Amino acid sequence: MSNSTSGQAFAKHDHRHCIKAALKQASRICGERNGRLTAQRKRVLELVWKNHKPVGAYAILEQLRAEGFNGAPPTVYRALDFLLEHGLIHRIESLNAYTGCAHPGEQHTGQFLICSQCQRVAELDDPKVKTAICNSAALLGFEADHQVIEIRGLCPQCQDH
Amino acid sequence: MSNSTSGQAFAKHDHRHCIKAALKQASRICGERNGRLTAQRKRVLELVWKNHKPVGAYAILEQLRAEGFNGAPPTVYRALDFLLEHGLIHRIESLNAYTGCAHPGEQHTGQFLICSQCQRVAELDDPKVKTAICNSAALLGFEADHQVIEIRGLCPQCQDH
DNA sequence: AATCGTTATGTTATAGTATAACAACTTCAG
DNA sequence: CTGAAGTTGTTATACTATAACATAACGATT
Repeated sequence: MSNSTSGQAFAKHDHRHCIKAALKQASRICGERNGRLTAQRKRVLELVWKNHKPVGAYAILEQLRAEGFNGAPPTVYRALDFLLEHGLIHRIESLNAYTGCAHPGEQHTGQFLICSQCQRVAELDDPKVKTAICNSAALLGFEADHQVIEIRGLCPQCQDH
Repeated sequence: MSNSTSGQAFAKHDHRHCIKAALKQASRICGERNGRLTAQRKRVLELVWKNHKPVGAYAILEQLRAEGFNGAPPTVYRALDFLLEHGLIHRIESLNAYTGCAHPGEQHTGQFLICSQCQRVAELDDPKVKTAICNSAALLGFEADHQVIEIRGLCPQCQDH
């Protein structure tokens, strides 16, 4: 099963639990795969999970520097690449930013609801959406591989401004 | 009705017809809305429609310069912004690139099939996909506004390499 | 035709995002 | 201990996009 963050980003929740669960999952998954979750990678993962707003690579870099780290962009991008490869985070293409994966370890395509106002992102994994797309693609003989689905709109809290 | 390019980017077709149709539609739409399809904007639209592969802003700039134009990035981005605003082109977020709109003037959300091998893009507009997403979003109380749907995979021609 | 507000374009500089290339260090199996 | 693989450091640079301000073209009104 997925952890408690699945699709619940917009609801009230104890976010410390999200972070803790994400780190635990990450540790487990890296263990299974011989991926080395080094201190830096772990720290980057924590920063990505700081809240449900996607965070840019340079924002992460700033945070690290504020903590005394004396590094350059490649360090951050390498950590992000590692986390992406192991399915621990997602890249939000339309924001050039990164967000924690709510279903690490599970096979899934990222489907994101992005609030235009508060910037928070919730992750879906609706098989109906995937099916509809694959069917539609198949009609043109197209073999779908990876889906980028990013829906902009207003989250429940931001609708009554 | 949509023009002949709808979803047919992967099939054999006379592409000169696509370009011609796109320009005609653009001219009509701009006329209706008091949008000024200036020479530069028209030229940029032509370059975007040169084939079914999305093209980056700087690639367009290079082309223009090759034609003797002596301009800078803002000129290209302004033309692209104009074309986007009037629904004549789409931006492909996952490629930082732009592609001709197959249904200009019609209300629709862009859904794109992108071939990982030949880079060509076909545009879909499957109401089932839209509906599935909106339903799924509604379950979380999310009010969907704009959809970014970009599917990577292999087009029919590239499947038998 | 002259004027004026609006829209479009030119120009320079800079912000923001990402990677290439090579050096140095760490880790760990053998 | 050693060597191979993996990780991080470092510098430079490529690619994508916009800010800010100057100039020019257009088009309705006088």
